[in-house]
Amino acid sequence: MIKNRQHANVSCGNCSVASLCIPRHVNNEETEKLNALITNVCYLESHEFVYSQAQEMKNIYALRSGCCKEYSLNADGDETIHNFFLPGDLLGLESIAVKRYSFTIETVQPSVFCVIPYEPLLELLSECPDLKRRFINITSYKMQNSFFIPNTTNAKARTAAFLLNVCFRLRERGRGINHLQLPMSQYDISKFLGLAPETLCRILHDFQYKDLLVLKNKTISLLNLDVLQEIAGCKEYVTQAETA
Amino acid sequence: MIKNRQHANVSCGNCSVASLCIPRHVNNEETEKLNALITNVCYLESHEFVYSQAQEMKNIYALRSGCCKEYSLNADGDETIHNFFLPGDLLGLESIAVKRYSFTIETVQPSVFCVIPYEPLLELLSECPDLKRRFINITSYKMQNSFFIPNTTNAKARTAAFLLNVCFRLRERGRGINHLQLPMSQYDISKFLGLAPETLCRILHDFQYKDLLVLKNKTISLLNLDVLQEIAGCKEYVTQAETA
DNA sequence: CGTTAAATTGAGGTCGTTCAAACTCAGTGG
DNA sequence: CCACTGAGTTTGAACGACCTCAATTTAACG
Repeated sequence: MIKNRQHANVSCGNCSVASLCIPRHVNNEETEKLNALITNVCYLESHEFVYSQAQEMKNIYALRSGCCKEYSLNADGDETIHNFFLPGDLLGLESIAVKRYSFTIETVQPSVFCVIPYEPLLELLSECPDLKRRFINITSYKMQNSFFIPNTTNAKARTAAFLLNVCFRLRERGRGINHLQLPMSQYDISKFLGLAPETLCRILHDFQYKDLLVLKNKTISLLNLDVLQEIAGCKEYVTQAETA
Repeated sequence: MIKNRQHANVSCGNCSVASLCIPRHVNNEETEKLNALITNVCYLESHEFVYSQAQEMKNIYALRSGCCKEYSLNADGDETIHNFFLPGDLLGLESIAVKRYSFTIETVQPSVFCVIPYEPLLELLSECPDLKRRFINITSYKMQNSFFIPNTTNAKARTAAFLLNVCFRLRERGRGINHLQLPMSQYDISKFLGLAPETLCRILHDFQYKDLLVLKNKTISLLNLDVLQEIAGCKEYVTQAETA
């Protein structure tokens, strides 16, 4: 359901995830110009679609709250999940060059999005130096973190890296340090990691047995980040706090 | 070895990979402004370094000829290869936000690079609409294609996807359709794919046995793209020709 | 409370890794 | 010109990891 953004009493100035989203380090004047571009907010329930593969790319979307998955369908018709998005994330950036959405975005929780028309945004960048720098930094940062899953067939390493990644991202969003309320299903996580759901389940229980985490329904509490990092075998996730 | 670009008789206007690099679809006037920013060219032999992890990010680099690998070192001290670059590719984009190079770039063949100072380039974008659009498209395109290796532990699928990817990229650069002079070693490829070198070797020979390709030293001729694509289990690589 | 999807558990088979050894090839020096 | 060298590639055998299939339990939601 799409609402007028002003009627919904939403603006970039009063947004709780502004510091993770485009306005980060952007001055008030430019933030207001950005705000003026964004006329619509989109409210979706779980398992609804923001956009679908091959549709014309007119807008990028900013996730205000909730969680969604980005996927494509392979020849066999099952999902390849490429990404999960959390509040403050921008959706559709990878589709700018191709002009059509490359993937499908489906909510995994009730979610709220701001609709940002791309061409007007692009125009605005020329007259807004902060905005220009920030937008390019976001794209750069996203490339950076596309490498967080280790290029290995080692399932435990991939799983540990995923848990750490979500942990850091939720921490960035002010959630409790090590208690992750994982918004997505184990099945989705397994598809994201390229593992069989049974394998992921066994690995999570193995980690629990080794006191690295505690599982309770969809809540995972990480108990030993150091060992998890060792298992992941890759450097710690880079937070936005370390970016410009 | 760094040379003055004018003395080397190099300019964006006369560059053979201009249509793959920043100047693609950029008008002459803006291309000339870009050209004016780039004062240095860098000539390297095999196994030399363009930049190293953690160094301050001042420049991005455009690869004019040759080939290089992008990697980081894990705790055990062995390489995790994140990318291979071919002529026309831009290096360092993922490091813009963090202001330090996230990875190390090492040549795997004698290579030539243009040195593009980042801050002046960023400034230039505001007054050059074509350049601005193109630069953002490049970053978007790169995100897009960071997904070309299937998220699976299936080694054959990963290998097939890699071969198709390099094949398409070389085709884009005007090399013979299916004859790949692979610029990198099998060892590097195995590290890129997260496989043991022995596994990769066996898979390549298996593909040869199945008449999908012919191996001869470092030359690989792909014989059956359709079956390779089936094995890769993911959609064909998106070429820049399909981008704006 | 009933229905359905998600998570869990076990057994067996396949696939990828590991370790060890042999081979190839390009580069080097005698 | 040829032997030496070392990195890269190839081959084999055994082990371990991950997947598949099937069945069961648990959780989610109307």
